[in-house]
Amino acid sequence: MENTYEPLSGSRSSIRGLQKTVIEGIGRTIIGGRILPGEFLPTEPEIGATYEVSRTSVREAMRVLSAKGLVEIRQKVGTRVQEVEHWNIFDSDILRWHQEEGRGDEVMLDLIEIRQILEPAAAKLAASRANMDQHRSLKLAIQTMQEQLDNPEGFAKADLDFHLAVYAASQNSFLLQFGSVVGDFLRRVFMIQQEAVRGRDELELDIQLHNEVYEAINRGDGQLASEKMLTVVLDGKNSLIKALKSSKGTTDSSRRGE
Amino acid sequence: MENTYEPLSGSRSSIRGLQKTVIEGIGRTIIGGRILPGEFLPTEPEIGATYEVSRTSVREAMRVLSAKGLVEIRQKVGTRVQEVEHWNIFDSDILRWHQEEGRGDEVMLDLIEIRQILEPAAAKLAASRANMDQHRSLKLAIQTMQEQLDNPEGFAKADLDFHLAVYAASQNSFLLQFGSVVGDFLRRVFMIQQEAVRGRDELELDIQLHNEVYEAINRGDGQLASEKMLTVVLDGKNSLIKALKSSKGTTDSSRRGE
DNA sequence: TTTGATGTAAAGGTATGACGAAATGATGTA
DNA sequence: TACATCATTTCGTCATACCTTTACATCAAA
Repeated sequence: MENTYEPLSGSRSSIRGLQKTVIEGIGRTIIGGRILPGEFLPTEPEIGATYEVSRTSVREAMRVLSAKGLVEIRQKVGTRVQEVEHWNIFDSDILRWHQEEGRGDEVMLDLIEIRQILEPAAAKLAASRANMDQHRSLKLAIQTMQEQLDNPEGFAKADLDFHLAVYAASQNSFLLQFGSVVGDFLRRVFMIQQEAVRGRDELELDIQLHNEVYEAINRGDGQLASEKMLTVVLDGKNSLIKALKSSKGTTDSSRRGE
Repeated sequence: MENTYEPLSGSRSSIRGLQKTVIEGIGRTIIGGRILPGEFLPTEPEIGATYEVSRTSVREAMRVLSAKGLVEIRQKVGTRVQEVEHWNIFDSDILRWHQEEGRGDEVMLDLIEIRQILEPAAAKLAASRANMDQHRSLKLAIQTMQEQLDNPEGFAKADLDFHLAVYAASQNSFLLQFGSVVGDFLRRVFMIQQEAVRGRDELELDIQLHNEVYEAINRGDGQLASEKMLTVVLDGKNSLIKALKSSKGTTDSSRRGE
């Protein structure tokens, strides 16, 4: 029954109403590969007829898709799907559509690869730049993880908060943005990772690893923070891979679009 | 006469016509800090009156700004500027506006910081993943740099091509996208870097450094490629900082709106 | 045959005007 | 005081008409 994703702390799509229907519909159609790059979308009136909305709404929806780099709109020519490299993957909606269209696995692996690069570096920067509030956020996140040991969602949320806090503490606008963009997606990844985790022991170990990052940052030891953070990411990577493998075949978390 | 930025290989803004006026106008107003986060924009009819366009165009423009994370549109409430962390800095337009509004320096420094992290890693990945075509692109870029020694724009373009090729060769969708998003901006950064470079000698040294990256990738030596790439980025960083310092006051390479 | 000017139709771009929907704040009532 | 109700404001949607751009065909000239 469609997608009723529970929006996390104030990051609702800001897309609403009828346009949302069109944006989500066409967006997923494109990500799902049902209209390939270079191919044309139907004309605006046709799309309007399909979704039973006015041309006005269709046009506003197209503007959004265009801003996300999914389509190119040209007068007289029509609207055509852009090449993949133009799709703005640093976009929560696009990340979500990838997942919903069963193409989440590749993206998740690419994402982990990036996190392997960025997060240790972010932790290193954080060690020398984090301010009082940010130290507090880090600590709070770890405490919350501890408290939410029995609540997967709460645990994933706290886990996410920790990583976002590290990005924020790096004081670099790109890293901050990256965290904010990837947040929603990452939270879902964390949920999946937990599927591969058996008991409390593993979770507590995870918390321990996070805590070591925190302490390194707290001590201002950038090098150590970097190393510890790498451990955290790699640890998560292993869980994720394990989870993805085991879910192949059982649930169809990797359904492909036709 | 507006901004006639020479679009590089097919990355024209895709924004045109009247809406463009509004998008650029409001976009720069926000980036420039003339309307602060939390504050409201005028109502749609008012904006329309200001720019002498219909409400239709204003609305479509607002959808775009909303997709870029600059504004939040809410029924009955109005349209208000989002907090900075929502601004999608991985967006060519936003990067450009930062520069046009004289806030390019901070962004450039943050960008260099990120490149310092990403590009060595990308080079490392490229060393083990680059395919035939990508090896060719790398080599070609370096050759072109050599040929364009006396043409700053051509040199900057070739320089950019090299770095984009490395991102592409990393075979990671996020890295690829990052390159594509940052491309325009990076090209301008390269132009500025060259202002700090005196003679051919330094340029040739720069080419030499690039070539070492290329050879390391070619040999499949990821570790070396990573180190050499770091050298390239740091070298550029120094030039940039030198250029930024010297341009303060002399030329206004950070021209403010109008 | 090739090349260049010209015309036209198709698709998006813009403009109006009207009405719907939702959120806010005032108003009224218990 | 607390809660329900309603009016107002602003964005959301619709319908319709017309403008602008441009791919493509057509035709003329070299």
